[in-house]
Amino acid sequence: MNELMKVRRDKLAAFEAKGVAPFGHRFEVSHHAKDVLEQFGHLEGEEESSEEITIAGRLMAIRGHGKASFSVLMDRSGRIQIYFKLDVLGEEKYSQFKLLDIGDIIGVKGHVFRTRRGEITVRVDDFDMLSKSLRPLPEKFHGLTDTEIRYRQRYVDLIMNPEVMNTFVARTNIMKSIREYLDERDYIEVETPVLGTIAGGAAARPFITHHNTLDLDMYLRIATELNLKRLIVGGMERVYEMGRVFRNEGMDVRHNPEFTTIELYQAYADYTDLMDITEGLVLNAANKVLGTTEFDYQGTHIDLANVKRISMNDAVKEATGKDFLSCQTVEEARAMATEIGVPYEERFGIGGILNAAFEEKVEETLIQPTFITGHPTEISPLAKRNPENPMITDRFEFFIYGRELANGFTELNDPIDQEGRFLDQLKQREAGDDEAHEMDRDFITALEYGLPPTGGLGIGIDRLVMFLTDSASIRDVLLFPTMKPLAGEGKKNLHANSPAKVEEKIDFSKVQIEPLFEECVDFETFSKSDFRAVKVKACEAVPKSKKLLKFTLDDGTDNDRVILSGIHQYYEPEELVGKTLIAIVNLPPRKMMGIDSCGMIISAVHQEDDEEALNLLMVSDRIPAGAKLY
RNA sequence: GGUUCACUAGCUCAGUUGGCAGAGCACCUGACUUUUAAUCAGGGUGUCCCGGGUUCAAAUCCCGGGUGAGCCA
Repeated sequence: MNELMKVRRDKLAAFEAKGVAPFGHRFEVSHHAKDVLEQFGHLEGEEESSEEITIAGRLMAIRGHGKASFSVLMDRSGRIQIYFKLDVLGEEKYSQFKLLDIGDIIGVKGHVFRTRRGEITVRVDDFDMLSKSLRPLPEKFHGLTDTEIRYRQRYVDLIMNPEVMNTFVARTNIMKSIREYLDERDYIEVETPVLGTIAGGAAARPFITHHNTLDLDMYLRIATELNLKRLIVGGMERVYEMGRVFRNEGMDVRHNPEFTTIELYQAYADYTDLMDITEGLVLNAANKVLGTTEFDYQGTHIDLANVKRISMNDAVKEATGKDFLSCQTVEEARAMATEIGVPYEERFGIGGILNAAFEEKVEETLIQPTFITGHPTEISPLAKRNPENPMITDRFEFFIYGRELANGFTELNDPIDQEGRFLDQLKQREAGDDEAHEMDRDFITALEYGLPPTGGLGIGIDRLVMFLTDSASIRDVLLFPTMKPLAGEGKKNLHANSPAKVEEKIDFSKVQIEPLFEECVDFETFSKSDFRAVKVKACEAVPKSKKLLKFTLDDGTDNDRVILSGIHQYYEPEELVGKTLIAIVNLPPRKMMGIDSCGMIISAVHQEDDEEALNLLMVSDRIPAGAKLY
């Protein structure tokens, strides 16, 4: 703790010594700072509001003048000057004011007036201590600029940088405008699972997590697409979900591991309808938060009211003179790509090469809002083929500033075609594309029940917010962007801490114990038994036996030891492989089901609810095979 | 993953050729009853990101690591 924090704790103690709670309670707020400025802007000269108002907020500046002082109070709406005066407050209250620090949160009761310098000000008649701030805020003039602290301690960023607050309020308003737009059009907002066993609906690597009770690896969703289409099958007709998706990929100014998308699906519509909706949603959002459809993004003027539409092939043709869709063979397309210097991979077909040419030569030139249509089927496994040309799909992507903002298409509703597309994706996966779609059998089943002709659309909310708030980085539109843990914290092995590993509570209350043996055994007899640690090399159920398991054990010698044990009702053979057990190894061989059993594996047996319960003695895997027990 | 840059007081930043760790704001003491980046006088509060190395001597040079930002893939 540094000097500044010590001083603040001393002041906290001083409040307590005066009988004032440094962390206060409920406070009735009649005005926000902005309300005061608006409502009392007419005050002139010696005039003072007749009304006594209350405001609450954080002290952002204190300008002491001895027996009278100015301060600045900040609340959600902005800042307002407040005036503490000894004559008004009295000795005791003014001495309390002297204990206030920048950053403290107080509630103020007072009258409004205009100072000689012309600033609307609240004269403090009384104030309540609401929260003592124990840490110094950043400097008033430069504020907080360190990007790392801004992201890690967003609360400080929000206190110090009003434009950050504005950005996040804009984000909320954008999302609200989208909901309003869709709700007005009879869409149903739904929620679908984040956790699942198939990560489908997009080309991306998923995050893997684990369900302990089910002992099941699960994925965090990479898209909401397939579940939403299931709901269209179910008859919802118009659905959308605005929510978080997770992609286990690189991070940069445009990508965060978790981000927000909206996907929407409309039965009996096609991709052209969804293009109109895309345009409508974006225009509506811009109008709501900017009041206009024109804005500057990072110094470039963007006009949303003027949207271009062009097919991918035409766009590539315009840029390079090459007509990839005229190609009859992959070789032709490869030659074209080579000619214009577009790299491609071996596994690409004509469509893949066209897409590569688009990404290489066209994408970043699409500064003004542009719909690209007619994506190759090869790269569009969930989109319906174009009726005239099966090589391409009825799909669009919406670009602004060279960046993909939205993606939509007429949904593929032919289950047989869909299954073939999934199989193609599996081939891509085997050919090394670990982002290729997984087969989702149940989705095929759903399509087999019948998906109406449907148009679907996805929009990257974070990117839209970036555009409309002129934010250079996605981290500037995420309240808490993903950050690496600082040295010393985090970076723990989460699996080691997972609840499954936490000690299981076991109920021993019903255990019945067999009476102890009365008769003693002498040490000599005892020491004749050779107990050893053994490792289970293999374990299988003995054929035709309900009870017996056959263990192949490493007892530390070169020879495998085989022991049969009647414990199948307690253990499945596969769960025992690799375990370290205890066995007596100097018993004479005994034939069981025609197999020699050489020794006995030691179990712990007790009665519980008059049932016999059994636990194999399993010991630490650190104990080597053959270790002798004394 | 590669590469460049940054990391010094609570914040924003200086720190020369390797030679006692600096400024402004904030903070502390005092003055001041309409100031507003208040002013005036006095006071420096530090794991120079971490760990090694070179050196009589390292914030500074070398090596390794951390976090962040940017560029490339």
